[in-house]
Amino acid sequence: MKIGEAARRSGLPTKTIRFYEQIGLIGGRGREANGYRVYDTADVHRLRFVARARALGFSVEQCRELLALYADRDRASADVKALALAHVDQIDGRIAELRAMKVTLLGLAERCHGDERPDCPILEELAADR
Amino acid sequence: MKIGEAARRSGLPTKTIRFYEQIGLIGGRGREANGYRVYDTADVHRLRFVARARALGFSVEQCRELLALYADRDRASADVKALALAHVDQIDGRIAELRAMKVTLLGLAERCHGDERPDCPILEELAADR
DNA sequence: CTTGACCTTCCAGTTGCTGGAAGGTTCATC
DNA sequence: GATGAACCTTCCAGCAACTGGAAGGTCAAG
Repeated sequence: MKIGEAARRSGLPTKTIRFYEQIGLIGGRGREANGYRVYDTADVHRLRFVARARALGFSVEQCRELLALYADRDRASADVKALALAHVDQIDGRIAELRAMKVTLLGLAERCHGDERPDCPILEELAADR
Repeated sequence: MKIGEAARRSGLPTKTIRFYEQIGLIGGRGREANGYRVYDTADVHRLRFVARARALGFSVEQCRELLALYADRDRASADVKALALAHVDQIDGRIAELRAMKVTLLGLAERCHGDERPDCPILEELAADR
């Protein structure tokens, strides 16, 4: 099949598929006589695999590792689990950061009356000398 | 003062300060005879202001708006509050996304025994046909 | 006079795509 | 055979928000 169908079946834009090939993640194994890229169902599988992993927040480099593990029929499931749990830790860290921001912002917003007057604790806090 | 001291006082790297000037966010109002950038305490204030806003997750464009509001002595505090609360909404959305990923990942990891055997529900799920 | 700490500019790279321009191919239709 | 639509190709540029490095100018101390 050509890239358009691979895109339809994997749910990824053609641009993204070409990009993944360019960075050596997926594909690039075959061309038709006219230069068109050729994909098979295994390629589509890998594309969907990456699409799902990306949706779960894995970086492209992590996807590369996951694909390698996926391709290695002798991998230890412990390796995959370790990757997944390390990623959960990253996510936890990010959530903690965001929550801290939110708490600070809500604290500031609460002290701001939010009317037509110009005095605003939010700006005052941002501009504070501390 | 020169950029190095502005950096020390604002907590921002010189590279970042030059970058903020380049995008028209802060500075660019004076040079010494030798071409060195000149900063005053008001500039340092603005730099710290932006540094704090960035730490609270505001984009550079939002910082631009906040700076404009900060500079406008007649602004309505409601405008600032609205900006802050809209940003809280963005943060909430991001947190929700991350939490959904985490839940999915933990669910998968839980079902993976994580030993030397190759069978792994995490990879199976990523590769699933659905 | 040289060393070192500053400062300058410009260019490239990061992450993960996305858009557009300019062109080739294939197929159906007129 | 011309035309048009729908594909496909490549390359180049850009988004956010910096960060690093190269190559060079400036200035005070030793």
